[in-house]
Amino acid sequence: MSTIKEVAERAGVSIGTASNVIGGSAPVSKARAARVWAAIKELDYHPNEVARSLKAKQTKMLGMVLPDITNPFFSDLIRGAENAALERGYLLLTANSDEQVEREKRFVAALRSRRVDGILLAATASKNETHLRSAVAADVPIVCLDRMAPGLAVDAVLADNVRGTQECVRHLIRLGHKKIAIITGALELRIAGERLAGYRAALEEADIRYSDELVMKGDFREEAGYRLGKELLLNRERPSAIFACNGVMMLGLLVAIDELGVRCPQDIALATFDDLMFAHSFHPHLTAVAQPANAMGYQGANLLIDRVEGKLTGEPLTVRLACELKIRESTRGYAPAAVANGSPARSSKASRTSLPATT
Amino acid sequence: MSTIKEVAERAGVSIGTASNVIGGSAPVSKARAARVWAAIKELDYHPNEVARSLKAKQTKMLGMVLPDITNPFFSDLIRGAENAALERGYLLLTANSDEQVEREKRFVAALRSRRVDGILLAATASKNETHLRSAVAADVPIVCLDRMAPGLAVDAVLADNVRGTQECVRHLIRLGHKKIAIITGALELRIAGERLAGYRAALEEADIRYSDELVMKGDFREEAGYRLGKELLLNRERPSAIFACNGVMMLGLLVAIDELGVRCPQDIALATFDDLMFAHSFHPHLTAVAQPANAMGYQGANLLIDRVEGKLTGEPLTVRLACELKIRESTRGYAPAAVANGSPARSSKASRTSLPATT
DNA sequence: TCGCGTAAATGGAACGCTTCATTTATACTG
DNA sequence: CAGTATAAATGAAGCGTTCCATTTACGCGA
Repeated sequence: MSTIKEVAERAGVSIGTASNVIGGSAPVSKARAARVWAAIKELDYHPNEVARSLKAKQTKMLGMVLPDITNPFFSDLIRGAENAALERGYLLLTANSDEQVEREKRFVAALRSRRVDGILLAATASKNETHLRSAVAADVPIVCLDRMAPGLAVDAVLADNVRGTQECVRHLIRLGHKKIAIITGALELRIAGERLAGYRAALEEADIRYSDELVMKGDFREEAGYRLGKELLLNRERPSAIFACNGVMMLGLLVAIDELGVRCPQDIALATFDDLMFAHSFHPHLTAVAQPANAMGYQGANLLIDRVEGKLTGEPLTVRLACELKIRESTRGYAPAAVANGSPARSSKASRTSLPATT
Repeated sequence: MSTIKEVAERAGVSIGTASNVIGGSAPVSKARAARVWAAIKELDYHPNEVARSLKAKQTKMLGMVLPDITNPFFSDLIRGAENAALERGYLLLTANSDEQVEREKRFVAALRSRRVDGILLAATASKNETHLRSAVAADVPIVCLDRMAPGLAVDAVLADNVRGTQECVRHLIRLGHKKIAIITGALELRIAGERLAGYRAALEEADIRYSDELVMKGDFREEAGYRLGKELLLNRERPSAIFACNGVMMLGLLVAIDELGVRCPQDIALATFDDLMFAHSFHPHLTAVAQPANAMGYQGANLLIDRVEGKLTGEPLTVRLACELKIRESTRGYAPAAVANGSPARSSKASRTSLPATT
């Protein structure tokens, strides 16, 4: 890798001059500038950004740590953030915490050592967020995405979880469901609490009694969806609808449903948070609360960069992005009547047309 | 952010000594070392990796550029690579090329400027890979993942595409299918060619005539699966089975099938490259050629780091990883007889039990 | 032809760290 | 106690940039 010194020598100018033509930081005569550019081409010179960063005290890199890139929601988040970063000349250093605080801690430290200009964070649940406090104390700009780190005074771009869930459950209620189960996320996570709150709110406004038995405490992981789903389905008091608090748990739930031979939507209605891409190409098409993942990443990164560049100052901001309810097959064709009087008949063939066409 | 100088001052030692206790590069008396550690804790000191990198001429960062992180195959790749990187003390700088050479070029340049120690690359199709050649010429270690960049003398970790496809098509043939269509990837990509070759090989060994009409040239994107799938299904000479050359196109194909009311596996058999996570939790469960994505990333990163650290020298290596054929519902229940005599009956209800139980 | 003002080019300090040649402190031996 | 071997601590150079205070070159009017 050639250095600016070599470029300067080859062009027959001083290092300072070379730097000036590259950075456009001071006027250079046409002739010399041309010689410098030629040298750059000939040597295939790539400015050493490491040295630049040292001098400039900024790396033009953003750190991003989130639970699991393998979850399509988060990969969309990344894409959004990457686009914003790219537009503004930053690169993304990503890392997966796997919901382990220790890993998160490790990555945050590594990112700080690398002197990233700021950090995008979908925090993991923990009682010990000292690593985050210390980062904030050290003035490392942080923007929380999707999940707020509790008690941290930082910017955040979040989905309107309460509203999103509430609307979806309200939709189920409107269809006649009264026994609606929910598989929650890890309740240490505020986001999980919010979704549960949306569920409660919907029940409340419809005067439906909230029952602990219908609330299965999950953890946002596929296995939980499978296990808790099975539990719900095997219960003699089977609910007529199940709401999963994220897409990955719904995946597990679908496996459970399949194994038990339960049919959707005839035997049970399903709805879920997250509109993963397969929601539209598989059976049953899932009614889903679509989060604007890409937009969240995009806005989050822009917000962060605004902070980094001092274009935004003052109190931390919280942006709430609305979700969109996508009504699909998995909440159709269920006969409310069958629900009302006891255990649902497996073969209930409620005519589709009798239901409001709510697409 | 505090510096080592501040740490040294607070501990009452020289900078060199502080550096020695941090790096363990030279013996330091117990008492002083303790004072240094204390100062580090008190100041919440995070060594400036930028300065370190400048001095050491290595950043402990790996670049990774691939087409689209949103494709679950690639996010698995990343996870694998990240695990290897983490184990060996590296961080991953990821970027999505979106199959655009220009973007790829831009990222590769950015990564080189950042002086990453090496690059993991799933190359995009192009006739102009000068950016890669110049990187190789500059001794930037590169390992290709999934897709080989044509004519580049670099290491690669690839799937055994020919074999994987061949086995799957062979499976279809064994079920009695004779009219098997394939939706290919962008044929400029060697990987797409390999999968097509596997298809041809399977036909050949079964003495089935290769027909251009059954080969739909796609591009690995969902839209292609949808469009070409529809074309195939609307053709009066509808094939009895379709093989999609990647999971994302299969997604599109499923939409097409759904729209046209074609049932799988009764009306048509489906099989696909890539075993995306939804293959097991949705209907129809898809017969798939599972690529060891995670292992690919893991091995690729390790290979790259071996090169970076000089633990591996000499000629470029190519590692081929075997795929695994997962036989599932989407290739069951189809009556070979119905295929043999003309257009398949939509309602053919071949009994499942009459077919070999090939799980 | 000499100064002078402006524009262009240069050189060196500094960024935070590691490394290594020196210097300083400590311990041991005769 | 002097002398020496050994261990520990220090200071300065250098990594590749940028930035800025100087220096150099140039054109023009008197």
